Amino acid sequence: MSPEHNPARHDRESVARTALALLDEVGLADLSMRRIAGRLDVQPSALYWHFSSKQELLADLADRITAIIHGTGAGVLTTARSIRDALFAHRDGAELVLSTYALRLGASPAQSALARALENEGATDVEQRAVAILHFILGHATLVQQRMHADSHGALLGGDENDVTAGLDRVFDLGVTALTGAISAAATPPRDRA
Amino acid sequence: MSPEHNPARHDRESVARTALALLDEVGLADLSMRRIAGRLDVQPSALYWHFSSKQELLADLADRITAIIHGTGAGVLTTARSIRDALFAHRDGAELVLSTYALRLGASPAQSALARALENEGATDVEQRAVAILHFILGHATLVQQRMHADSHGALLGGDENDVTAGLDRVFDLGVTALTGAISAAATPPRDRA
DNA sequence: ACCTGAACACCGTTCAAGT
DNA sequence: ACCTGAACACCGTTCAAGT
Repeated sequence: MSPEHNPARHDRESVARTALALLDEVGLADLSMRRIAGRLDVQPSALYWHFSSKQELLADLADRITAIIHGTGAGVLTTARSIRDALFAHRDGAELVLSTYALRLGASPAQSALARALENEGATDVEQRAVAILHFILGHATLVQQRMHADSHGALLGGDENDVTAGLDRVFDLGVTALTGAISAAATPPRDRA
Repeated sequence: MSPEHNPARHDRESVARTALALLDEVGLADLSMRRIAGRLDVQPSALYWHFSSKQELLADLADRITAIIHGTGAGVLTTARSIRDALFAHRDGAELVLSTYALRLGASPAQSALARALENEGATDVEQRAVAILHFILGHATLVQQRMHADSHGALLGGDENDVTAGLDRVFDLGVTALTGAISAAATPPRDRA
């Protein structure tokens, strides 16, 4: 009988962390406020002390997912891959970030990192290309991630059987490289990587 | 008192058409089976005679939205714009198609039209570029359309005020052109269009 | 062939009240 | 500062039964 032993007492951080863990378990479609509350041993209404709406909670999760993106002096392709992999790191991460990013006007760490990388490589139209690459990454990653989930859960509806997602890595690299544009030939020399 | 005058008798077609009209009025988030049923003067359960699930109904709507895409001998940029505009033609059209298209493995009319246009222009890696351009269009259109809706409904959260969506048309053209790749110079000569 | 009526197992959100 | 309890206005889906 210590002075306080009421077990369920949370803050913004613990709610968000629990929600993110639950997202990986059940997916975005089944991530309800009531389920999150249940996992925290709390009534659903308790969540509204920490977040004013579900949308605000989801936006917070999207920020956490994209917070990993580091603007090191890496190349455009490496930066693009790290953004994609940050989205892939959580179930339905791409869809979550896509559906939340319309409100973030150019202020995302992803877009800044891409713009810096483009500048390092001597690209033209840096800002516009950064936006284009970000839109490509979000569209591509959302489709690929949805397909991955559909594949693992059984029913396919389309044609060929086995390696449907095989060429998608090449599509990603081709897309990012094309959107980067002609390199000014004075920038970082291309290193072949098998 | 004609022999039949029971007013509510529908088929797949009339249900889908009503649902598509309702989508334009209320948006994807508020497009519920119960609301569609209400518009048809029918109980919600009646919809399940025509469609086995809401997901199947939404997939049908996505097909209708993209059915407009015509594989005429137009250029890649023109084809890409017509796909984008087909998505823009209905409220939340891009989001709907994006969330439904992961299951259509390369069988979409949009992808076929892009592949034909790329071939006409003498591009390399036709299939991969068609997929990349389609992913770019879907990501871009989804983000732009969400922003358009958010702008019209008031609250912005980001920086500058007025022409935030101004450069996005240029981003689209730059993106599609870059993804098309270097033209083989023997194909259709570029016509300047003001 | 197409629909009703009733039920089941859920949702997000608000708000007074508790501690 | 953080949570409960109860309510409000909704969801998608199933299924026996009607016509």
